[in-house]
Amino acid sequence: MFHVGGARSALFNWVMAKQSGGTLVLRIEDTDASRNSPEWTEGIIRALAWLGMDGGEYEGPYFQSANADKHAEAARTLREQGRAYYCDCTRERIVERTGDSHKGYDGFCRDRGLEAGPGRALRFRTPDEGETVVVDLLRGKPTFENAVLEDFVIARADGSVTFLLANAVDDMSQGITHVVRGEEHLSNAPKQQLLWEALGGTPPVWAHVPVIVNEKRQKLSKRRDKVALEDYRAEGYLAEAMRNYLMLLGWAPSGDREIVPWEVVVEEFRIEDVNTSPAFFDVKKLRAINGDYIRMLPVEKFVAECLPFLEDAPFEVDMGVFNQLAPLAQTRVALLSEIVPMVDFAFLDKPVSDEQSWTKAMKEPAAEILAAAEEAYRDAPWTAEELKNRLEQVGAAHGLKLGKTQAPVRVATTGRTVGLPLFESLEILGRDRTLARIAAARARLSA
RNA sequence: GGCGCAUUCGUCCAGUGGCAAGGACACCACAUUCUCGCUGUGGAAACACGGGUUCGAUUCCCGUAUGCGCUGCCA
Repeated sequence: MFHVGGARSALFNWVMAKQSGGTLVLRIEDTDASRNSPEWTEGIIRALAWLGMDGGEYEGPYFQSANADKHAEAARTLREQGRAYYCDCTRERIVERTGDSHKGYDGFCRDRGLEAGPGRALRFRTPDEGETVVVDLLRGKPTFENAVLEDFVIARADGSVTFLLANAVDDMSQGITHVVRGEEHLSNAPKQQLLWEALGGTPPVWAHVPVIVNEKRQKLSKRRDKVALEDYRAEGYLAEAMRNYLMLLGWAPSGDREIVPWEVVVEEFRIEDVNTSPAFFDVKKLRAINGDYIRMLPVEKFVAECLPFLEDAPFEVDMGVFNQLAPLAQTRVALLSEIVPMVDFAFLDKPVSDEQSWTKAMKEPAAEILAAAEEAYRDAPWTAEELKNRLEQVGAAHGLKLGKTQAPVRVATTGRTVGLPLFESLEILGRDRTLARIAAARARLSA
């Protein structure tokens, strides 16, 4: 599962690295063993590749867990320097003392001089005075009073190190100069900076990009919102469209344009121009952009993109036929997955039966129209133009315009009231199947 | 509660100390059309509020309100 928010951050990082000639580092922050798995990592790598970031675009992946020794050593050093201390307070005890489950740690064990032991976590002792200034490319200099920064845990009772310390250690050893991440991390920045300084380093430059929110303006979350990049991919969003849309959340290229080639993004993007307020992930707009990208595709490419969806379809596809249908379908799908119901009539033995369409189209003169159409088509030259002409004449005999006349024929042959241009479809369907379907519809009508 | 961040059409983004506040999505019309779609044209739609600063504020400053994020031995 790769979160769209993570994807956007990754894109921002990627573009910045490209522009500056720097190196993008992919680090899997797996310090909490229980929450990670190889599949998880694979999913991320696959999703990045889909967006255009293959292994050559970044260094890594590095697994934070592989650095556990170094992390433990840093924890030990901080302890020895008196910058960290052991604490045996349970969550419950802390809440009991502070009377508030959201007040943070109260410093109870600061001077108890506890040694390492079971149930004892290591806490970093934040300074009592002064302030920590975070230099952020988007937000100026958010400043935090050190006194309000709680003594946070840097190593768990089992000795494993938390991500705050692990990040500082890894950032330093990997020479990280820029950290671009979600705003939810802004309050972690001063803590990490304190760690950097305690460890003798100079903190990186930060850029905390606003969170992406749902329609209720809450941060997109895995449990309540659709956030998995692979889900969008599976629905038929194109990587280019997703990439373009993600960049548009908080930023825009110059001029009155939104849909731009990736090269333009790479050229024009400036992290400091990114908006500082949360952006709504608007699937409607994503979809519209996807439709634009689909229409921009050369038809062969469009066909190729459709392939995976056709393979999953409940029918066998004749590519010769599909190639004829593709140009008709291309302007009509906004998601690649929509291709299936659009062309199924050509591959199914019988058209799908959609009751709504049937009742809507098979009203009064339908039976006569179908009878006349069957008659007119029996010996018609099998071209779209001629099929159209003949049906027009059928309609004229009933005082109907083509718009009305075509409805029953469309539903009889394709099963639906809307779809690809009818006469081209019939031409591709062929005389035999067309006539058989009309006959079947007539039979059903008279039954 | 504390700390931090934010506030231009419903949404995403432009923008300026004096603008008819611009584009896109969505929406509504109209045109085109064999359905749908595409396309084209047009429409409705915003500077959160209150004080300042200023000749003049959407734009600068301060408050208020509202929203969001964090406040874990998660990351």
